[in-house]
Amino acid sequence: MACIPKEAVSRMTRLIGDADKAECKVNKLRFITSKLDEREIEVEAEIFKALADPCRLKILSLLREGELCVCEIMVGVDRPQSSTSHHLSILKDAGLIKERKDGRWSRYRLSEGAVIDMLNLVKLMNEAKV
Amino acid sequence: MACIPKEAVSRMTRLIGDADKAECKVNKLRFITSKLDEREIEVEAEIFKALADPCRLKILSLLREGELCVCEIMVGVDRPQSSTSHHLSILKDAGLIKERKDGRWSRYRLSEGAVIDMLNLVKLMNEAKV
DNA sequence: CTTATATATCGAAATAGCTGGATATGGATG
DNA sequence: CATCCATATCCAGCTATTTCGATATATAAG
Repeated sequence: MACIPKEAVSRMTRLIGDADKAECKVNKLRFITSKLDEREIEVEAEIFKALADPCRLKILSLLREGELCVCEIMVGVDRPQSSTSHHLSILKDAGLIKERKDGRWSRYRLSEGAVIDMLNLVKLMNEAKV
Repeated sequence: MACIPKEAVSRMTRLIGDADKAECKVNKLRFITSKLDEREIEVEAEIFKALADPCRLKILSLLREGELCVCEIMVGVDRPQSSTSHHLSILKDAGLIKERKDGRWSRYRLSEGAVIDMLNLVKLMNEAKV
């Protein structure tokens, strides 16, 4: 979609030597990213952003044990109510947890999808890192 | 580790009715999070943080095709050199990619671990969300 | 209708993260 | 040693996020 900037090609030419190959290479690199759905990447980044906070990871660990209401979660993570509620809404917006209204309580649980797989995977990655 | 705050117990008591059960519940919630290794959670959050940026997700997509040097990557994601380099160092610190010095070039590739699994998983979650 | 309680939202301060130009580093070459 | 070039680091401006007290909403109960 976007035009190939001349500067990138000339830079690549200096790098490779052959001008035709350079343009081909630049085209190939641009092609890979141009195929990516901008919106999709945005949403994926949002999911990772929701996971990228220690307090929210603790909340997810708590919810692995079962459905909990906000007042239970705030005790578990030892944060004030407003803060807890805020984190929960981020997790919910990202689709990681589900809410169920029950009288004056809001009960939260993990979404059915791959949330747990995700948490297990990152634990593996962490171990592999050390 | 941390003492159980009386306020949490009395709050829970009002919620449940039975003071003993309430204290038991609070203890259980605190126990779950107290078992969690603070350092480990920190590192896991760091891994997710590294994944939580559209530009970095694009870089990882590029690297799925094979090893690339910085100047190729900056063409692929269409960002200035300093910005590209910065993102690469975040990905490297999180253990998601590996660097190989080759003369005056730095060549980057995906780490052997579960990086690709992670990217596939989040794609699944994204689809499930819609 | 009033009160009490659980949760959400607001607001403002503090912090963290992204961006891109400028500069530094370090290998390659003459 | 001087120069060139790829990359890393620095810096300053900007935006996004976190935090938590205060307030609003909503439901249950009297």
